[in-house]
Amino acid sequence: MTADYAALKVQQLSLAADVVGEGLSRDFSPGFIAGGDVGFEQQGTIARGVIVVLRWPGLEIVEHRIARVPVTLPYIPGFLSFRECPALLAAWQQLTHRPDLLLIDGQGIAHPRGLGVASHIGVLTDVPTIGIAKNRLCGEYSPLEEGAGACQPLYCHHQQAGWVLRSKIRCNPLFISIGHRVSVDMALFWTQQCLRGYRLPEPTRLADGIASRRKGFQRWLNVQ
DNA sequence: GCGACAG
DNA sequence: ATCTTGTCGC
Repeated sequence: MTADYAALKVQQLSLAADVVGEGLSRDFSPGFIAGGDVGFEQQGTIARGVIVVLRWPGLEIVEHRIARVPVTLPYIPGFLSFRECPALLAAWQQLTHRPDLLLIDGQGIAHPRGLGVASHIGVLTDVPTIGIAKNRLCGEYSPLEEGAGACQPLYCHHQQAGWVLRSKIRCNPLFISIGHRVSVDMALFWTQQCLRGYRLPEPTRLADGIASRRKGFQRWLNVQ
């Protein structure tokens, strides 16, 4: 189960070169927006990939898929995508609806080598993606105000990768970044458009709830 | 050498 | 991520 991290770094740099940091015109009108996240079971030996497809603009769930695949790598900061992409990809290939935008729980290009899980899955599927992380991996930003909506640009390698947004008052901020085929401004705009009173935007909140088997989400665990 | 470090 | 109940604060 040991991995050649030097080789994985080379692979990340190659995939990162394919990331497109622009996209989603001002008149972009999605039919479906999806959320993706990964949970673990069986002592962490099985990855549970979850993708939930919502209809825009109501954000009603129209489909959800769960894929379980064996874990091949341990968790190492900076190499998360190699651990989670297989499960996300398996769930993605089961979808009958084609999302126009995918929000992923994790970093986009706000990553040491510009390839967080959101960017990685974005390049593999060639679909617009946005990284919605609950914690910082890298990058600098100025202190945020207390109120909901407070926002500051997140800089990585002297350039803006995304934003740090306090989506809800009295909650820790979200670390939003370009995943693939979206600009920093559209990444923030669509994340805000998907907020519904919770800290996490609906697509990611639902995928996270199902992937982590939180109370109130078991309903979606069996019925497929 | 020391600290940081998504999920 | 996961193991886990109550509890403090708004």
